[in-house]
Amino acid sequence: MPRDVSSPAAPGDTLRARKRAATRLAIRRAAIDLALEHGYDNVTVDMICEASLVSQRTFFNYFGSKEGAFLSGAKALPPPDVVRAFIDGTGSSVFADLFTMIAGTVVDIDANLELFRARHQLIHQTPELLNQEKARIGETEDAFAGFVMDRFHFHGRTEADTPDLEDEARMVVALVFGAMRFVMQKWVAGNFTETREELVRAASGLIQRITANEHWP
Amino acid sequence: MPRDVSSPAAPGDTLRARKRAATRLAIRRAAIDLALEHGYDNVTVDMICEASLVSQRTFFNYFGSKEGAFLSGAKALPPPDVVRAFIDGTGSSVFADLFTMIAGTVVDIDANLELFRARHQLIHQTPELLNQEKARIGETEDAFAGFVMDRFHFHGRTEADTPDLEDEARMVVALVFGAMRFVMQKWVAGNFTETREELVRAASGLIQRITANEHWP
DNA sequence: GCATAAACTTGCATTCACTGCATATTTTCA
DNA sequence: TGAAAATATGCAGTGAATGCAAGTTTATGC
Repeated sequence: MPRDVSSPAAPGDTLRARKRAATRLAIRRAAIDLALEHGYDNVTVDMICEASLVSQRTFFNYFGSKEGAFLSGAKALPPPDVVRAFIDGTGSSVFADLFTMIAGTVVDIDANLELFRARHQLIHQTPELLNQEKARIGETEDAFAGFVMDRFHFHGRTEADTPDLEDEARMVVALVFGAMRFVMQKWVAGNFTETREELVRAASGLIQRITANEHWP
Repeated sequence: MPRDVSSPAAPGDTLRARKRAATRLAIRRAAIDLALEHGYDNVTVDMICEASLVSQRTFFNYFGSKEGAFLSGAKALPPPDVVRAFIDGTGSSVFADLFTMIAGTVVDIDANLELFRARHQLIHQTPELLNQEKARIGETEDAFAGFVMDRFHFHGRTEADTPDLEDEARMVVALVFGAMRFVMQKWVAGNFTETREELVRAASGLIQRITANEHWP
């Protein structure tokens, strides 16, 4: 099976790597096009293989499962130095810093806009895939919750002082991801025209409004 | 196939209904016990069927999928009148009202505590099941977001005034569910000893602390 | 009570996702 | 170029899931 099946195409890369990327892309394209045409459930792995000219075995070498060919590939975690900067960050607002970090990472997206949009459409019209996607996002949230915990610790907050510190971290992440979802939606709906700054500003306003105008129990 | 396969056992109910409930429970028990012993992936549907004395076909009549036998059964939505009360509610805090409504519903849980705990343990040690469970929770969140929207509308807030009203609703729900998760965790960890009031108070304090001490971007 | 309908269970055959293993085929690199 | 490493493929098998056409059990009207 391939050594690293998920690396994106690098221009001046070795032949092997470029072929790998091409195969990967061909399978994805075929999968998504077929599913948009016939519906996810009516597409078999064999159909995808035939359309993309690979054997079924190769398909499963690239994507461990049928769903794998349809979901976004990259792990979407920020590079380690960015994470470190966040953890050691002196910014007064965890929300602001976290939001900025995530926005910088996530909005990077696939170079291939057309494929990205096709996949987005497909996922959002296929409950099965949508659930998987949500699960993926959930895992990402867990990772970010870990970063927030690290930041708390770095700033001297411990479970000794605050027993439910981890819950606090999770809630912060949940809220920021809510805002992210909002951003992504607007971005997709608006045909990807807004700048990152505009989106961040809008989302930020939303969080502020919600939390400011509330009476707490 | 059974007419309504998911109804819980009613004491003075017809023989048929009681048998249905018994079969359902037997399958669940067998499934969870087997998985706790051998691991989810090493348990086949046939093994469950043999242990619970039903045919494979019957298994799939009851639970549409293998996973179905392991996940919590009920939809866990509050009864319509409670929902209506929430929507028309005059309470000044959506958070407080929503939290109270959810707490009242969710903490109801299965009559069978032992089975509940066994399932909980199994799910949290099986990534596959955990993802499914999260997806289920996600769907529930969607439903509640709908209720919050209805409440907004009822109180005269419209998308015309606030274009991102739905995002606001989703974030409210996300936050409250974060608190709920916290509550559930404490409840399970503490061997189900705390009263509902204690839990609600703790979660409420958590939300308050998080949002009060923040500087917003 | 009993016959008949309705609800429920089962067996069987089939499709499809997925895996392990052995065997080509291609790419790399000394 | 020729051996080694990386990929691709074929094949056989497992297990989940579904439709259909019987059986079997429970409910109901008389």
